[in-house]
Amino acid sequence: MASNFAAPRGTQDILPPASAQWSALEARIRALAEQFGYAEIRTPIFESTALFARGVGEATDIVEKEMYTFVDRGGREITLRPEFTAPVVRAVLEGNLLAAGPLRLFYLGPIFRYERPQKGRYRQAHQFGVECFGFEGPEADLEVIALAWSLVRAYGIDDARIVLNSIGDAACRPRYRAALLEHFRPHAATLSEESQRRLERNPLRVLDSKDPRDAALVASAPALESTLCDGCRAHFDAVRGYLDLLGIPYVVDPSMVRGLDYYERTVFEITSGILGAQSSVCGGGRYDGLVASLGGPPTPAVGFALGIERFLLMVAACAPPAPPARSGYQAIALGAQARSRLVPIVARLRDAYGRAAFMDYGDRRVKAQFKIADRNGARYALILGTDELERGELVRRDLVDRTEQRLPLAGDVAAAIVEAER
RNA sequence: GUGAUCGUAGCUCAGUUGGUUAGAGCGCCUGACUGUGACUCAGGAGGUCGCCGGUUCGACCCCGGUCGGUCACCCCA
Repeated sequence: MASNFAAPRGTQDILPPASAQWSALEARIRALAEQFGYAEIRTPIFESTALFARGVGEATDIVEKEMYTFVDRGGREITLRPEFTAPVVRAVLEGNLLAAGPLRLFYLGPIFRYERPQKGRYRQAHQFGVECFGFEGPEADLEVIALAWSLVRAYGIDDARIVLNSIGDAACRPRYRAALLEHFRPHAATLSEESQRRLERNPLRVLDSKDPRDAALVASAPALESTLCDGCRAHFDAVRGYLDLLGIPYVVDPSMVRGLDYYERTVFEITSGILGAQSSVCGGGRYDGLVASLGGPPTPAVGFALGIERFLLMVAACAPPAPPARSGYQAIALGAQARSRLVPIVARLRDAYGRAAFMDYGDRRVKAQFKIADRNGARYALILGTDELERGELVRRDLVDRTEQRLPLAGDVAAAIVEAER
């Protein structure tokens, strides 16, 4: 019966069997991250609001209108984390982790954003992400992109693709900004309201506009590539060279600029058509200025965040989950006496032999108990009824082969059961 | 935040120009099968028709509000 309460808008319960897919993905992610030398970091779910205002950028949509912010009982301004990068950097600085040299960290957990929910977009979402600190060279860019791509490939997702761009650095981006302003300003009045607003605050974002009124002007805007400084151009070329070398496919999209203020140089996304309008499953890039802007030593860094819900959506669309292999035992007792005889055997199968073992404690008929065995995914059934009790035997049935054998109900029964597996 | 659309059993969905006991398939439970699971047949349980209010003699159906889902915009994971 439905209760009077429902999960808050934009949140969802992760119930079985979906929860099993989640933990399988999480296990795979952990193994992959460790393979690349990344160690896990866990940070608080809430932080002081100022951290995000400074770290993510005052003018971003996230900070302007999407944060879960409140004042706690001590009068502190608190925000549920809308992303991980700023908290990770804060923790890295607080723990002085950079003192030991370059640092590779990954994280996995929920984020919170107050948005209108739709497909692939939730108010509580989960992200896996990676941050690589201390390398300014293109190898680090390649490494994080390759890591994300490995996960996509591991799940055989075929319609995903990497979109790549360079948005310049602190030296050359101002030049591009100026060029854009020069291009758009004379025609500002013809732009959409949204683009007019963006023009003054962050002209790069005008390029993102999908408004038809802006299309012509956006198309004729100067290409960012033309104003990249030599350093940025060399860096971008080197990243592309590495991707080509490793055979990682990508497309360059000069209009992709990303909405977080801290990115410079390399930005990338992994997108998929099956996600609908929320086409991006993974987004990241280089943020060489962020550590210093949060009070740390100048430290180059690259990273990405990947949406678990969206990733699972892609997995579901590409490859229906294979039914798990059957394993373990279903103990089927007929009657109270058989039940009490079976309980210690089941316990021993679990404790001494590490086997999965299930048992129904109701007075159900054999047939019903077999159905339960199927539902539990058990490989074997152990049947004990009055006949067996009289003969001092236990029936062990292989539910896949449909073969049976009788084992003596004496001595270490669990040992005999396990022995019979071979 | 804007717009559109939807909300009936655990799941997928019928339903009525407003009329009294709300249906199907799947699933679940029980039985036909003397104690053996994915087949067959029969029976059964399970619904405040999202919630609140209004109109009406009468509302699952009409109207308003609200909550939630979905899709697009916006934004992003």
